[in-house]
Amino acid sequence: MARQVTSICCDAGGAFVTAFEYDDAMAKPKTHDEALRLRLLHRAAATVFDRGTAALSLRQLAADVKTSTTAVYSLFGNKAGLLSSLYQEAVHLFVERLATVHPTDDPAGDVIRIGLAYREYAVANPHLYAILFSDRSVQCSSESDRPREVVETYRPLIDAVSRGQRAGQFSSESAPEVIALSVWGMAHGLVSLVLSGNEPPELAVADCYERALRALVAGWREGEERASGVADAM
Amino acid sequence: MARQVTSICCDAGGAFVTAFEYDDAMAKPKTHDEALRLRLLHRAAATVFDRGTAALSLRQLAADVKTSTTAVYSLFGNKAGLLSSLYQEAVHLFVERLATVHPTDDPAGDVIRIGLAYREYAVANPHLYAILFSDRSVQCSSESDRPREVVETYRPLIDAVSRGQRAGQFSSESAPEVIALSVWGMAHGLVSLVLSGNEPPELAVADCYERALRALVAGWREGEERASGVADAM
DNA sequence: GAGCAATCAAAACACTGTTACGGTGTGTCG
DNA sequence: CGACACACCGTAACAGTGTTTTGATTGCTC
Repeated sequence: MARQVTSICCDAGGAFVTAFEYDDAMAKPKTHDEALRLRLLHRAAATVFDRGTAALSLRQLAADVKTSTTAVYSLFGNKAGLLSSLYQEAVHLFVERLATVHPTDDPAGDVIRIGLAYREYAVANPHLYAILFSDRSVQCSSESDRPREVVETYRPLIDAVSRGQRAGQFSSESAPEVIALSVWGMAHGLVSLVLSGNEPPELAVADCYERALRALVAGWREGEERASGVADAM
Repeated sequence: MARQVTSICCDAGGAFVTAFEYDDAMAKPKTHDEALRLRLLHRAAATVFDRGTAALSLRQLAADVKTSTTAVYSLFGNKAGLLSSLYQEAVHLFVERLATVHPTDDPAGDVIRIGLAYREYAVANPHLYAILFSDRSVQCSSESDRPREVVETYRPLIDAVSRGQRAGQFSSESAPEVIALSVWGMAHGLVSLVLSGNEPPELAVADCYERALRALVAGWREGEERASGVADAM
């Protein structure tokens, strides 16, 4: 449960804590420093991680970390800023997880494995996943930064598809981005259905997930996409 | 914009308004009646429809309809109950929309058309769609009712797949529910990516959507799903 | 007409995010 | 060396929220 969360604390490393203690002719030494920032982030992640963003109260958060709400405002601007920072961390962990799928000489298999890793991360970290993809309250990172982050997360998938095309495993009639997007969409869709409680009853999505991915990959094989034209049956 | 919303007001029909005005030896005549219930639902739908559930304030809602917040509590229990009723309506509209895709003698084509209708509803009614599938704040309908509603929404898809299997357009090795789920997942995933602002830059999902669906359908053709085994390329 | 009880608007409560205020403590300057 | 200045930051105030309680109103029943 708290496994992933602790990694948030470790990621940025608490090294240069006393970096800009004073910038001009100043007064009190800062206690709203990088170390406190990480403690807040850590604690907020834990709460969001198992009760969602709505359950995160700045007052409670500040009390837990034994500071005041002012700290959140001086370090993150406001609640949205705090969640935005969490968003960044969630992206970071997500990218890291997907990067553990190393390319092999079977690109189509890599695509499947990336899809499985996608699901594994989401199921293991449902609230961080929610921050990434569903929570409307996270405005995050000035709108224009987001696409770049998004493309970063699914770059490995595009690469795998490209290699698959060169290896003849995928049709070259469509751009690799298009094929990758379809895989991304299916993974995201099936995962989202489960996490939002909308998975159909009496049907374990987990069992169908890989088969669905394989069917999609099969459908993008050379020459297949033309054959699926409308007038086909009887 | 307000087109779909007004239909919410008309759906239940304000017929038996004076049904149970008095049940025992009572006092004041009720003003928190079915008509008021519909007015509240209508107004709430309008707000949620274009500003989301978070922007819905019960005080403001009551003021708009010229009643008090007590009305919401006596008619819906609480805010969650109100949103739950909205959820029911959103499901209803969604099912209605998907039902407009009539079966033809090309079941595979029907599957594609259902997928397109899915997307069309979501894009036209983003906030109702959000209530259905993403908004965590909607606990809705006692948990146990939901699966039945869900299955209702994607029953037409299962039927189309079943017919496709009999027509030889889909492999019969997988249950129709599995194939339908994959289509449902892809549609939901691609739509969700767009609505949550996570669509990849420089790539119009709208343009890829139908192609992705067609690839998936192609991948479920007879004998295809076995061929996508791991060791395939060089 | 008196009693009574259901009804419902308004006020109270406990919470939220956010902003304004002031005591605190440190460095600089006279 | 003391007084000033000023950034810092905990506290309290503000404007909201959903929800619960209160208490006047109202119209049937006896």
